[in-house]
Amino acid sequence: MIKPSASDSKPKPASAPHAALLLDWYDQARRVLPWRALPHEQADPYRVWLSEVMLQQTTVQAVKPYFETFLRLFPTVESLASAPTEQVMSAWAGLGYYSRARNLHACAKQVSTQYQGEFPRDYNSLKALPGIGDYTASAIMAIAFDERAVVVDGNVERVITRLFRIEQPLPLSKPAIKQRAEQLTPHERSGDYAQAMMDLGATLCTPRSPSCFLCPVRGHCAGNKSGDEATFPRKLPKKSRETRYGAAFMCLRADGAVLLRTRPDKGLLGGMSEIPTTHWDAEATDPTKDTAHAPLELNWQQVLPPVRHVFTHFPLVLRVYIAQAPLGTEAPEGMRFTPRQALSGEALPTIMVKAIALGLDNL
DNA sequence: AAAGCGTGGTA
DNA sequence: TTACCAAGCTT
Repeated sequence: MIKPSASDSKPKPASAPHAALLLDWYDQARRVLPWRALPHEQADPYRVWLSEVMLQQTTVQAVKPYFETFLRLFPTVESLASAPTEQVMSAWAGLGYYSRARNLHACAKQVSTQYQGEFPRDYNSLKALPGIGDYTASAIMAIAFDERAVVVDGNVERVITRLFRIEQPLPLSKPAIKQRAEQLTPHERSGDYAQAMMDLGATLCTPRSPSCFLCPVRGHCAGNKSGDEATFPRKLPKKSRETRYGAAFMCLRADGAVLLRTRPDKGLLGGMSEIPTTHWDAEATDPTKDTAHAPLELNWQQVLPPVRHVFTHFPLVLRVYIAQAPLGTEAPEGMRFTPRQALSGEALPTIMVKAIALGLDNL
């Protein structure tokens, strides 16, 4: 991070004591991450943006290999902008929340054309870009540009609700958390502070059994004082969702090609590839009527047991059917036969990888 | 503004 | 096995 020298910086309000403690801790405990600049290195806005989008609701462990792949395939925002959509979706396949990939691509195009390939150093301009919300805009301001920004993510919410024992449940407590975060955020070392809060949440102030004995701000923590820190943040109970059911059809042509199609851009698994499926309904549909919805009239055989998969908002039980099609079979309107060798280049979400693997195993 | 939107790991 | 959790955004 580049720090302004003492001579040219105006007097700033004194930081909360907590910030200095946190920054000292960060200097010796910071994690080394592929997208993170080393001390005294300047952060790269492209890497910061790419990693922040990938990390939305996603674990560091899951992101690491995808981040490396993207950086190799698309070393610059310009190269990402000029890549075909299918390549971007395919590279993102398996990471989840696929609207992020569409927005990522759209954002790269916009940065290339509207900002000559340089991310704007301005919160409002950043937040106006697709896929960049309050958190991500603030994180880019702080981490990439070392500008003061109040960065509140899930880690910060956990740390702050524990520090102040905020009894109000999330998401109702978001405004109160933001207000506390605003008060705590220092005017210096913005990027380090933001990452320090996230490292604290990720390594010590963890959801279950936090390691308070190692915490640099233990002495300022109301939660630790009363010993119930692990019960924060309070959360509104989640509503459980009904299981949905559907059928999917895995058609293997004699030359080894698999019948695929692309889902609509919007909605669940938007823009991703799939083997043809029925709608996924909450009512337990009649399995004997499944093959009436098959894309081709073939000798369909059900593979047991069905594929089970859990989405964010509902569990799915997918009955998979397999059939072989003779050489020369043409794909129905809107579908295509993809050679088995080319499957890895398809944008297949995990549920479809499961279904196709099951089908191939049983053919 | 409440709901939609993936996946893999862990207790 | 079930339930919860992980650096949120969009409509």
